[in-house]
Amino acid sequence: MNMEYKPQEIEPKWQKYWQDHKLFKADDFSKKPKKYFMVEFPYPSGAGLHVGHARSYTALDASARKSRMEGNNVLFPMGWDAFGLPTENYAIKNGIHPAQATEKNIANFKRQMKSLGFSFDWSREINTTDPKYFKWTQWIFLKLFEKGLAYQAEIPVNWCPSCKIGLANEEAVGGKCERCGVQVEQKNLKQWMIKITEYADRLIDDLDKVDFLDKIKAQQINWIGRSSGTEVYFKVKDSPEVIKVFTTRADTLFGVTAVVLAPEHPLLASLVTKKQKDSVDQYIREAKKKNEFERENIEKEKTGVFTGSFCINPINGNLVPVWVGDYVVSSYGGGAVMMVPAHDYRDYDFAKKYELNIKEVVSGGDISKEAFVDYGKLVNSGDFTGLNSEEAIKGITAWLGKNKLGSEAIKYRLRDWVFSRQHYWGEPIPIVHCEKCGTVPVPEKELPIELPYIEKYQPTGTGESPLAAISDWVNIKCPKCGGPAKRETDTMPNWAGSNWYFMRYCDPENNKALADPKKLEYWLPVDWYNGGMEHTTLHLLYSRFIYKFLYDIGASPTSEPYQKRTSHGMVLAEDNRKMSKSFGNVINPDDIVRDYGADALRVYEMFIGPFDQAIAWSTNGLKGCYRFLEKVYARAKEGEESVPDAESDENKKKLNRLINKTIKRVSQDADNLKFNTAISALMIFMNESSGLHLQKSEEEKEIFSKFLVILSPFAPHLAEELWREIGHKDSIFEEKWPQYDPEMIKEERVKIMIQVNGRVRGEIEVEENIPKEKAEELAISDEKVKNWIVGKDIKKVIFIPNKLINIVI
RNA sequence: GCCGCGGUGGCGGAACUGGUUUACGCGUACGACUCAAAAUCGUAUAGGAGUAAUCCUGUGUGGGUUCGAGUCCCACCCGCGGCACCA
Repeated sequence: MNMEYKPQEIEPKWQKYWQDHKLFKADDFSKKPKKYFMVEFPYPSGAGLHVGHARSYTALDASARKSRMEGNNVLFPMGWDAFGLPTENYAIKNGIHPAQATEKNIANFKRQMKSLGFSFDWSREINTTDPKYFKWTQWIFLKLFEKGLAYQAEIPVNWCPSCKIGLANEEAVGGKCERCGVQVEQKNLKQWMIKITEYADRLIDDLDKVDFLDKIKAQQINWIGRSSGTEVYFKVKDSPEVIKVFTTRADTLFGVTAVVLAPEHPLLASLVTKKQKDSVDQYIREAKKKNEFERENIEKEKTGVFTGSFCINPINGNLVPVWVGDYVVSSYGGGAVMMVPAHDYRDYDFAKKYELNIKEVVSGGDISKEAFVDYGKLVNSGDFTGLNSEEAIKGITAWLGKNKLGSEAIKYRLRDWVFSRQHYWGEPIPIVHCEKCGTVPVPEKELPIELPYIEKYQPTGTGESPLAAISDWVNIKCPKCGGPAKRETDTMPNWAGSNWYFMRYCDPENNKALADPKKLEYWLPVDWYNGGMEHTTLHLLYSRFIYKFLYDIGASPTSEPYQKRTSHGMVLAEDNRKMSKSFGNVINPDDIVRDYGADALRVYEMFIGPFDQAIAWSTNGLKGCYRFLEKVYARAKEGEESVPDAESDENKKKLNRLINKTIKRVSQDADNLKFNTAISALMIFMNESSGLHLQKSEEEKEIFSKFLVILSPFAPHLAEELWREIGHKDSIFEEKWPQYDPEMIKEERVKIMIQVNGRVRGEIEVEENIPKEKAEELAISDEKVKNWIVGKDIKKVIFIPNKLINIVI
């Protein structure tokens, strides 16, 4: 055996062995209990694997390995989310086909993953850009279309002038393109939309069924933004029109002094009087110039113009003026609000500026100074005066309902999902536009609609995809009438392929269905899904939605796809910034594997901090973990040397207790995402067992073997190497996970601390479970303690068995 | 503003249902080995007082509950993440 720890020699050897012996192959329909572990599949970028990927993958790899040793049939798959803009941009720049760039990047990612020793079942590898795969992504779209959940609409789209592409709201956070950071503009385009809003309630309510981190649930609920309130109908004076406004504060209805419409409100044109037309038109023109993000900037002063019309407050018949103001969000709650300046900060600002009435209807504040927005007792509110706000909301809503002047209503922040992209490198939307028949779905048997091979991938910049220029691909016969027709040239967003990939892993080769229902039933739901926090409101919500839809049409076996969802913290650079090429602070896993080995990287990433917290990389910390592994390696060799006293009964007992404690700690911590303390327990084992002879007798060898087994999920290569070294024939990963013996953990003698008035004054070592009287006697006679209690009255003695005794004087 | 999380040594972080704060790792100092350095090993490492035994003060701040509070309660300060003119 080599005397020096050389991970570079050990690691490739065992990686090959595991692969050749198919040790990590998941077995459909095995009688063992199934466990499905999944990490988010990566986008294979040109930059290669990030040490942050390694953190997530190592955690679930360790858990998957442990789970197999516990006797489970584990599915732990990997694939590629390979459609996307960076690849397309790279292809444009370098004049190669995106498919080639993708292939190259995947090969690199795969090599890197293999070098880290992850136990993926590579026989189930999938790739979203493979026509055999996206055939089913397109099939899902056809089903959505068939059920009326996919529709086209002319909508203002967030338009990135640099990428020349429409973006979903989620991709244009803060008004900047998620990809390139350029300021987004508004542009009206006909887009495919998916009615995710139809599932809003279920997406919230079903969170009760699953075991997601609380912050993940909270973010999803927040994003969907369900709020219940009242819709109030304001009849327009001298007009048949009715303005519907949404409010959560029906109790303030008597305080309405205006109604304000968003500039996009459909009724606006018909309400503007001749006299006001010029100023309203000008206002709308100005408002449209600002994009949605500027308008949503709350620092801005609120502005508006009177339309000239009045409407009737249904609760008291008062006439109130109708205004237009761009602080009203057009896409929420109907794009109209009732203005109650006395009890809303925004309305208060608006009323002050334009000298509108401020009428107090809820007491408790001083409205001459600022709006009073809390609940309180109603005043100036007709029959409802004197009620508190909660009662009044119910009462007024009921009254409106009875008189058909309003109703209870629930509104959501969630908008329908913009599903069109004007790009080449995505799944073509399987739709044909026929002059006669209109929008016609491609027949299922014609799927997949593959991407044509083209020379230029540049976006046209006209709002059309580059596909529009390929006339022999675009111009086809209508599948319905045979007449001339054109293919849809928009492609799907990069979320489309990741919506359902966990289903495909269950049956990756199937050409008749997206997966065999029996296999889905066997494997789903995913037992544990880990990924980045940044996907909580995008990917996670979308895929839950699509999965629920598939459940509704009988294509998936359960109502939720993921039983448990966790998120790992980011790995930041040593300088606490994000790792980025431009900062020059990127850690490449290849370098770490070359210099320290995969096991050191794995152990380090688990050890450095709580799994769900962001952490800064530390190369010194990594070295500490490398030293630990070196020690383990050296210990395996010590076997032949003799250490005095190692075989004494006392030492054997100590060693036995130590390994049992360590097994308990590592098992429990690993199950609770506390990988950092699991590693620390392994380190403690090494520290405390130093000097104890570990391999001479069979008994000691057995203890060291157990240690290797509990080390193996984290440092699989080293554990396998040493496992064979000390004489085992089969792979360590075919071994059973050890159980600890609770009897062995018990200490025979325990330390009891002695407190006087709650302050520690001494300590006695006694047999376990001694009675209070005896402990008290020993405590009082303790030399140190005597000094504190001499001459004082003992008022009370508190005794916690095996822990402490507190003497109160 | 709303929602969620957090504040513990020089640093990353431990601390079970309230019971010896600072496990484990890093860093630092000193010592051993070496001609020397690196590596490795050993010892120390919250602050203060003291030759020492020992004592005092310490988990963001101020109160409270308790024999006893990092942990529970109240008020506040700061930081991070998400949402945000959503009525």
